This record gives sequence, C-alpha cells and structure tokens, in this order.
Amino acid sequence: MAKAMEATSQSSSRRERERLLTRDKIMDVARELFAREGYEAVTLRRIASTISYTAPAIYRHFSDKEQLIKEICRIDFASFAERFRDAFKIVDPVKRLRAIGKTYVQFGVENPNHYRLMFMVEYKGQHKSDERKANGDPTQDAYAVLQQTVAAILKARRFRKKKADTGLLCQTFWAGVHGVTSLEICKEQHRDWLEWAPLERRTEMIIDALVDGLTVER
Amino acid sequence: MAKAMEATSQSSSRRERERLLTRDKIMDVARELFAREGYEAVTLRRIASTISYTAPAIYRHFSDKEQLIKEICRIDFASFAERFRDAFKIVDPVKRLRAIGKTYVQFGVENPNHYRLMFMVEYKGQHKSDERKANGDPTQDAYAVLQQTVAAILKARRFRKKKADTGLLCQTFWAGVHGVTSLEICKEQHRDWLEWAPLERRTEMIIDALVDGLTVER
DNA sequence: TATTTTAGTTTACACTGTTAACAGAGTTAT
DNA sequence: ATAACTCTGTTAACAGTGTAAACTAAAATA
Repeated sequence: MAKAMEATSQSSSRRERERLLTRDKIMDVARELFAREGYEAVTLRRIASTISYTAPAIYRHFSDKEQLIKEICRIDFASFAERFRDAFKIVDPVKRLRAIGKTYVQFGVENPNHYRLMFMVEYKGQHKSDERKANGDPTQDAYAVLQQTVAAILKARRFRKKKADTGLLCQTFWAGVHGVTSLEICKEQHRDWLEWAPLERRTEMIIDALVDGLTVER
Repeated sequence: MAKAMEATSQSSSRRERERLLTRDKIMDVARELFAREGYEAVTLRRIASTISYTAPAIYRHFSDKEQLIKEICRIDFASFAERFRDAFKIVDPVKRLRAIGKTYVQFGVENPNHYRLMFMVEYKGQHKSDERKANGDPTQDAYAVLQQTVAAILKARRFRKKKADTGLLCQTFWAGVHGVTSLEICKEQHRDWLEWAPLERRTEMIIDALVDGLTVER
C-alpha cells in the first residue's frame, strides 16, 4: 500500500527528470513540424519516428494530439505576452496602443500556425478552466496589457464617446488588428483577383483609422 | 471516331440531365453536413450512403473532396454577392459603406463554415484561375461592390488623406469587418477569460470608428 | 447489331488518431 | 535481498479517412 509518497524522493525525481526530457523532445519535434507545416502535418508517427519512438508512446506524455499542440502554443505564446510587455513601457497610452497593434500583427504573421490555432479555429472539446487558470494563459496576459492601455486612454478622456466601455473598445481594436493579421495569413486564397497593398501599409492604416476614429486630439 | 458530337443530342442530354440530378443530390447532402458541422464532418462515405451510393461514385462528379466543398461555397456565395447588391442601392456612399459592413458581418456569422472556408483557411493546391474566371467568383463580385463604393467616397473627396488609394482603403475596411466576423466565429475559444460585448455593438463600433477615422464630415 | 462511352460497384491501399495487451526496467516496501 | 508495484516504452489491432484500380452493366452511338 503506497500511501505516503507524495513527497518526491530523490530516486523518483531522476525518473521524473528523464520523463520531462523525453516530453521536451516530443514537443520540440512537434513544434518544428507544426510551425512549418501546420496542424495536419503533425502526425504522431512522424514525431515518434524522428525521436526513435513509436506513436503510442506519446500518449504517456499527452492525452491526445490536440493537447500536445495546444500545450506548444501555450508555451510559445509566452513570448507573445513578453513582447507586449515591451510595448507596455511606452508612457503615452495612445502611442502605446499603436505599438501594441503593430506588435500584434507582426507576431501573428511571424507565427502563422500558432496564430491560427489560437485565434482562427473553432473551439472543440470541453474546457478545463481550472487547468488553464493554474497554468496561466499568455493570451490573457497580452489582453490585460491592451485592457490597461485602453483604460489609461479612457481615464485621460481621449476617447470620443463616454458611453464606450473598456471591453468594447478593446474588442474593437483587437478585431481591427486581428482582421489584418488573419487576412494576411490567408491572403493566398485571393491573390489572383486582388492586388494586395503591402502589409505595413495595411497595418498602419487600420491602426491610424481606429485611433483617429476612436480618440480625440489633445 | 466520334468527332462531330459537341452538339448535344437529345438522348445524351437525357443522361446529362440525370447526371446533373445526382450531382445536385451529392451537393445537397454535402452542403447540409458542411454547413452544420464543418469540413471535417463531411465524409465521402457519409454523403454516399445517405443517397444510397458508394463513396467512389462521387469521383465521377468531383475531382476530390476539396473541389466538392469549394464548389458548394462558390455557389452559395452567390447569395452573398446578391445581398451586397441590395446595399449597393443606397445612394450616399458613406451610408452605403456602413450597410456593406453590416451585411458582411451578418452573412459571415450566419454561414460560419462557408465563411471559414473562404476567408479563414490557408490556400492549398494549385490555382486554376482559368476555371475561376469562367465560373465567375462571387467573392470577387462582392469586392467589386466595396471597391466602387470606396471609389465613390474618394471621388466625393470625403476621405481624409489623398494619398490613400482605393485598394488600400478597401482592404482596410475589409480587414475591420473581417476581424469582427472571424473573432465572432471563434469566440468560444476565449469565452472563459473574456466578457464579449454583444456582436451588434462590436460591429457598429468598428464600422463607426473606421468611417470616422477615414472620412471627414461634409 | 456491334462498339464505345459512362456511371456506378467492389476491392484495396496508404494513411490517420487511438486503444488494449504486454514487457522490462526502475522504484519502493518488506 | 527479494518481492511487489509502478512506470515507460513496444507490438498489434481497430475504426476511420480520402482515394485509385479493376470491373460491370446499361445507355448512347456507329
């Protein structure tokens, strides 16, 4: 009857170390495939054979394929939130908002497959909100930066209408930059009947338009 | 040597009629599944068994699964372009632009799976631009409506900056409404850490902000 | 009537993700 | 030390996918 062994003993931590090592190996291979070729291109057999394992071994580390990829995204999105914290240093909140927008588009375009999984696919499966809260969601952190920035602009009375609440303003700005980002990721689909303006100009214009449309000069 | 039989004879047109009939049956079943459950849920065996056929029979009518679904989307998007033509009747070009935006979001949200396939997935496979030109692309038609509206506003000198060309303005406005639409379609993904404002308010706000940010009062 | 074209079937292949049964090494308890 | 237990991998198998090849029977054409 193994009862009082929650306290990780030295020997069991050795096994745990090795476990985390192979877990990381799996994630590294999966990340590589996923980032370059997308979700479908990641097959469990491909991952396994690359690290000289067999497919079912992966199930000792992840409950299924989706969880594996989601975990990769969750970790990689930490750098997303980090970049946002850089923009967060800008003191003028309107300038800061502009910087946030540019950073957002840039990150999405640089990591299209990550971005797609986080913001461009439907949700399936049940939420385990407890787990998410425990882990901390980087996306949420990034949103918090946006929220605080919008709140600062609101406090400085630089928005046009008073009736607008923070949430709505955040979601509007987000929708704008998300629109540019996601269209850029899928733009191949329409390239034969549409002459795309350069991404930089599209990014600038929607940020300018939104800022101009939402704020007043001060 | 069957040479001069381009002119469809009566008997061959009877077979052709039946052919089109089963083709339509395939598309109807596929459309139903696709619209309700998305691309992955459409399986050739499921389609086939529903109309008492076997899966490979579908290949007599469509080159592969992707072409089948794309064809459905192409046809269904005709009603998309049609709704745009309604908005096109509004004389004031700025009001017209607003109406176009609302119509766009509404259609996307009402047909999320169609919308997803047209604007939210990467392109794969080679383009057959000839075929598309021959068939006519409803998406292109809808874009033409937007383009003419923007051109009208530009002509009336109601845009803020002269340097902005029609294409860039169209793509900016498009990005805005696309952002709202696609986030709405995927919003479940974030519902546990984000309190979404009502879709109507988000739609109105981004359209207002963009119009205010891009145009001047006259 | 003989020939060719066509629209379906059957069978089969190469893939998926995933589960069950098993094996052996590492860890723990007696 | 030795027995028991717990992990982490393997092999084999399942149910499902899109799709291709070979065949069949009926319709259309010569």
